[in-house]
Amino acid sequence: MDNTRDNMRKDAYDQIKYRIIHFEYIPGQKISEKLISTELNLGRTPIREALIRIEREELIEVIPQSGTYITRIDLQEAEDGRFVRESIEPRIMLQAATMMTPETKAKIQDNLKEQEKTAKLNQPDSFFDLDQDFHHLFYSLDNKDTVWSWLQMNNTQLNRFRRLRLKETDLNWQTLTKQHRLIYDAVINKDLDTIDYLIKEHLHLMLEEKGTVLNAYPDYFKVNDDDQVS
Amino acid sequence: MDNTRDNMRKDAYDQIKYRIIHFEYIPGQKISEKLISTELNLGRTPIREALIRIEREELIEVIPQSGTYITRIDLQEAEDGRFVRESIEPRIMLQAATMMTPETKAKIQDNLKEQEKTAKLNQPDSFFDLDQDFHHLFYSLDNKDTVWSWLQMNNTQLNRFRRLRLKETDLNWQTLTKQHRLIYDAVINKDLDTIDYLIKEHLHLMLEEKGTVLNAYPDYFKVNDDDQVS
DNA sequence: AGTACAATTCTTGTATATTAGTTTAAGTGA
DNA sequence: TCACTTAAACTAATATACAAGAATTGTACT
Repeated sequence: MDNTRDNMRKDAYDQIKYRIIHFEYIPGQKISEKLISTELNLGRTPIREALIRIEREELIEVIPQSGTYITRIDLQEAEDGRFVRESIEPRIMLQAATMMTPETKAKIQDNLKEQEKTAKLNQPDSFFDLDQDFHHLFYSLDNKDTVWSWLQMNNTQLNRFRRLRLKETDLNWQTLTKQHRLIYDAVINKDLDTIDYLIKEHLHLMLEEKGTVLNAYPDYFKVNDDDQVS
Repeated sequence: MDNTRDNMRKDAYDQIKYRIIHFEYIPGQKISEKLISTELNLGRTPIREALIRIEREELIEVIPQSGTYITRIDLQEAEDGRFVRESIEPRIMLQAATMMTPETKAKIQDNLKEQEKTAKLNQPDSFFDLDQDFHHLFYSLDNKDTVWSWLQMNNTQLNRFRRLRLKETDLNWQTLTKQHRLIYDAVINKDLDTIDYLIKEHLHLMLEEKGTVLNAYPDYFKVNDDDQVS
């Protein structure tokens, strides 16, 4: 599935991306190939080639002869990402309703239980992963894993925002798990109108609470011309 | 817009991609970094880094220590690409209908005339580009250029198929231009139901005539388990 | 004290050499 | 003739060296 191949390059790619996504490298921060190369104890070439991939996901920006920088989160792109996902996922869910199998049912139910457990334990990153898994399962059911991976590629900005929000506002988790369960029930009952409504509502929620997150991490975000004209 | 940067790497990227898209390098063919490096009179490093980008678009596949190969067209991925585009573009067009400006009108009308001209002159690549431009204009109108570029990234398989088809079946061009004009008229008239219908029909046509194209270029395509169980 | 300039340092871009794995084919034995 | 082994040739993977530009810092001059 992943086109990053053999060992060292993939290692570098995974590690660097992990650090960006989990905000160990923070938006705006300057990193350098040599820095990482010593930090990861690798030559500069695999680092460089990993960075090319990551650049394409718009998680870093490399300015020649100057430096490599972690990009700030672009809320405009996050909106576009949501738009795309809102266009696709309702169709995915409607189709999934007609294809549900016992195995998938079991997986989803396990996932839902895990979500509730994790929500109580206050582990934002685990919760994020479970949330992702939940949605992904329906794509798999439709044999649309390719589409899912495309979405992930394009939704880096949106996903960074979501991770940040989970860190900040933990009360939100209850709402999300509850919605997930309602969606699952609607799919089981093949209640098409309800599925469509719930999914749209649910996905729309992804970009809620912008204000809270923006206040908590103001310099993690790119300044767009429209927002914040004080 | 493009994240390919400075001169040499971008040169390499553009040239290699051009040759793949226009089938100068044909699907299945083995290429090698050294070969291209001498062919383009460049060092191996920029080539290599360009190839990493192209690999991500699934136009080539690199097998470590063995070789780099032009991928065959994956019709399953093409279908998924169409699915995504069918999900998005109707919404784009509906929104565009409410935002039409005189300048965009002029551009589209120019484009339509060019299409008709090019269709007569039998220039498949030019026609493909005009077709692309036509659709892109509506995305721009909605400030959704980002979405358009995502789609292009994911639709390489579909686009290669479309280019091939234009080479093969030239009678199709009349149908396409006619549909484009109908779509434009519907947008101008803000006839939402018609827009929705026409766009879905039009996009669905993208993968028509699989048989003809497959017969003409059988070994350009990946063998998927479902097709051709003779 | 402030500004302009120059040199040093740091960064990525590119080329080349080395390494390691894969493939191919030749060669050897039965 | 065939199966197996082995070596040679080719490929991408990685490391390293060098070049060119950007940024910073220090210094001299106003």
